[in-house]
Amino acid sequence: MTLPERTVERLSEYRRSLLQCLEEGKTHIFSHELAELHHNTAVQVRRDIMFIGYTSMQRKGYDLRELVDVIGDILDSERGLNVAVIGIGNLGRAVTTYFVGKRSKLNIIATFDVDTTKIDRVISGVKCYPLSRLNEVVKAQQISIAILTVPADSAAEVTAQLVEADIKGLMNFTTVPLNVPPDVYLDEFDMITSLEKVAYFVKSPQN
Amino acid sequence: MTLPERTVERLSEYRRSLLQCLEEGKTHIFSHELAELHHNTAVQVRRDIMFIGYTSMQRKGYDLRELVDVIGDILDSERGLNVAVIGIGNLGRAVTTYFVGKRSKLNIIATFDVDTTKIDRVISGVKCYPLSRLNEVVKAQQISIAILTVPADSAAEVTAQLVEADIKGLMNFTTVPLNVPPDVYLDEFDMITSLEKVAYFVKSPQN
DNA sequence: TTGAATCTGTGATTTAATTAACAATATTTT
DNA sequence: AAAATATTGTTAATTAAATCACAGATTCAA
Repeated sequence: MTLPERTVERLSEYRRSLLQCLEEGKTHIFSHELAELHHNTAVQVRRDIMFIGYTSMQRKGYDLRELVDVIGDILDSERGLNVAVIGIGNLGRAVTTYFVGKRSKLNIIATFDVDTTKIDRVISGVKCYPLSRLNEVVKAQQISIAILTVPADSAAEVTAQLVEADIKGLMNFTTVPLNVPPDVYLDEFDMITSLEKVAYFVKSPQN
Repeated sequence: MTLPERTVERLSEYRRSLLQCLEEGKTHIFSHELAELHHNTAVQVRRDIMFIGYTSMQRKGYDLRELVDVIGDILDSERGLNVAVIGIGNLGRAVTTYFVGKRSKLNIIATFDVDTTKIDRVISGVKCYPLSRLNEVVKAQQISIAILTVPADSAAEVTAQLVEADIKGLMNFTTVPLNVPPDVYLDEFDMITSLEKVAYFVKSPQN
């Protein structure tokens, strides 16, 4: 059974709120409380939680600790996954510093760049390798996910190299639509498109 | 009539490919060609184009120039919209440099930060103001869209100030879910969630 | 301890988005 | 100029996601 994409996203978001609540000393939470923290409905929350097969103490709300663990069972992979950031410009640095230190099963363990002045520099505790060693390092360190933050004109080529190195998932921050084989999971985030969408709905409100 | 959200996104993406094709000297494009450039189907492309009411020279494909213009009529607002970036860390700088210079009806005309050492510095030609002047500057410069790249712990407060300053659209890059009144269009991009989603589908491929 | 209130879990329904199917039309081939 | 081919525009069907509606379970109040 595989979960709906949107449910996966929301579970990730829920988890962070739940951890936050735990830190604040809470032990249980109602579906409508969790719904209010994100902007959605109590039914949606319950439906999402139903998907992962967790059931609460009736009438007490969900047990925070238990729910966090169940979400972890679903989202995290046992031994964690290794991640590389490709391209250490502003964006690459932002992403890297962002992730490092977050308790997480996703370990950013390498960054890459063509700029030789960056080689061997350490960004937030992560070493920067020359792009020429991509294949070698990805394989040696068993990196399965890459975050692509290179300039648009090198995106296609780097992607080909990543596929060659047998990467399994790719988060694309460039504005170039990438082609990867069907067994590579690809998620694209395109800032220009996002902003143009915001602009459109600002211009023509829908309700 | 307001377009489906996904269609708006795709139109923005199409436009960039179309401009690219124009530069390469092409004059027409078939739906299946455009589909192949993005990863979707010819039907989807035709459906999207149908929504905006453009019809092609039958059998010749779409006229690039015309289609670009029609998409512009839909997506762009006449006089353009003014945009501010709030928070000039790595991410804020990345976003700013990213946009500046792109021919576009979206003008990043101000950035803001608390860090007083950044004040009055110019990032990619855009001036940085102290966060304390947010309300004043947003109103004076008629800024209608804000890109939020501040640290998580100040996100809620800054958002309240933006709403106060009558912002119309908000692109949230922090991992904090924001609350805005219904007339403010909100788009959230959460890196952690995106990456966790990639990890999930890497772990459990769906097909 | 009965009754009212509250919250969950889920089947049924609705809405949104995508895909299939195909008629209409222009172009090319013979 | 007839037949074959390629491409669009759109109706209908399908799939995916969100919402409604309500039974069941637990707690609280009297």
